[in-house]
Amino acid sequence: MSHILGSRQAQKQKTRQAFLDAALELLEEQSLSSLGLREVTRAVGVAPTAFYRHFHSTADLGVALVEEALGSLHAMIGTTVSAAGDSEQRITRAVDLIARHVEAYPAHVRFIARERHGGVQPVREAIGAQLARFAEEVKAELAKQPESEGWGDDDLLMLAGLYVDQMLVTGSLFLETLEGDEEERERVARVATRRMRLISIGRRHWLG
Amino acid sequence: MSHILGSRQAQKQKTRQAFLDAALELLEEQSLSSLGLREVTRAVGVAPTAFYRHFHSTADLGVALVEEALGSLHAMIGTTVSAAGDSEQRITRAVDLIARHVEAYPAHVRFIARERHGGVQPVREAIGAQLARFAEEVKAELAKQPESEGWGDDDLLMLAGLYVDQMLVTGSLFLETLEGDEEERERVARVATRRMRLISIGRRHWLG
DNA sequence: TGTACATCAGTGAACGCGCGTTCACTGATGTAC
DNA sequence: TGTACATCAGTGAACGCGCGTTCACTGATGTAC
Repeated sequence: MSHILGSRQAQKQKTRQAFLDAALELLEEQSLSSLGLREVTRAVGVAPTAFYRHFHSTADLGVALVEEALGSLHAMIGTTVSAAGDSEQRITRAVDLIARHVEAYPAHVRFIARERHGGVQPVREAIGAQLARFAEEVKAELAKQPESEGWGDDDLLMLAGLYVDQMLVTGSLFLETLEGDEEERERVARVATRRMRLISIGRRHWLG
Repeated sequence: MSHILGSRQAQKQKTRQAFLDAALELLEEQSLSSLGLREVTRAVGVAPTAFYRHFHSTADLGVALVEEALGSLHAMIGTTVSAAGDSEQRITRAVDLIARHVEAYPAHVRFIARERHGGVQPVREAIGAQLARFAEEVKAELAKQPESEGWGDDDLLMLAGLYVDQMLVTGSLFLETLEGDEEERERVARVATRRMRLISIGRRHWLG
């Protein structure tokens, strides 16, 4: 029964999640390094001191947000890379998945794009570590594909990194179109698709 | 004689530059959205109110920093793309130029990487506009090359954008190695070179 | 060249305000018997 | 089941501090004559 929380634990988790949600919303128009503890507690509707029951600092809260934000990305990456079909179909599907993900979790995507190179070291490091894990996973998926015949480990990781970066760039481009019209979003999708296509072509002729 | 400044104007420019330099240094360990006006004036050694003689706000100072930081990048891009030699030589030269640029202007590179998706809208927009200009310039250079025979405008711009993004990614990877050893820097250079090579191969076989 | 006046970069005091952190507390939930 | 005690998430007052902005100022530089 250890997985069933008492109502005290359950309430604590609820409050913690409220902190994460409020912070994510406040971070849409500022960086983590300027996010204030009182600002977050005010948004949640609790006393400033309640913050310390959950986090040591806003940097600590940021690291928790990394786990949450990249957890949702994680699921997507697997689906994207291991999709069936020929190269062109996989590209179309990947771009579409990214677009949907950005629509579903815009604040997560913005947070990662913003804090990846942001001013809070522990958060940068947490993001860097997660992205390195992603690249390893993509590499493992790529290794299973027949197109990777004869590829060295280094080159596979290089390609995986290129895909991961491309995914993030595409995500942040979609993000900028969220308040715009559908046409703009299609333009981004078209450019992203062609970038992926060019990379795919490079892959096919690598060493060849 | 209008280009020779009176000593009053010259002194004002010197102070302004001191603000930019001090801000850039303070921004190595925080984001612009948390940079304080008093923090900057303290670093420069002037009264807080002196700030207003030069900038309306820290966001305004940030926009000035974008001009400065991307001005130095601008020169580099031209050299990089229009370099002579075969594809492989140009790639090696480009990666080397990026590495040197990061060593020469680490704070500029960090600032652009950090604020490109940062929390201060006018600064994000200034960076976006400059990067779009860069992509146009790279496109113009690419268009001159024989390898671009038969390429449409859209595809050339897509490729130019891919190069510009790749340049920024490489720059921020080099940045992370600045406190590390030479070996680490060489590893980054090797991966960056292979990424560029893969893109080049994709370019060569595009539509082919 | 000398004088009288204008400009304006930088000053310094003052303001009200929100910040992060401390501390002892309260009262609902959990536990031992 | 009931009672007595322990735990601990959230409170609220208090603190010292640095913030951004205002204002009237000073005194060196620039300009008109």
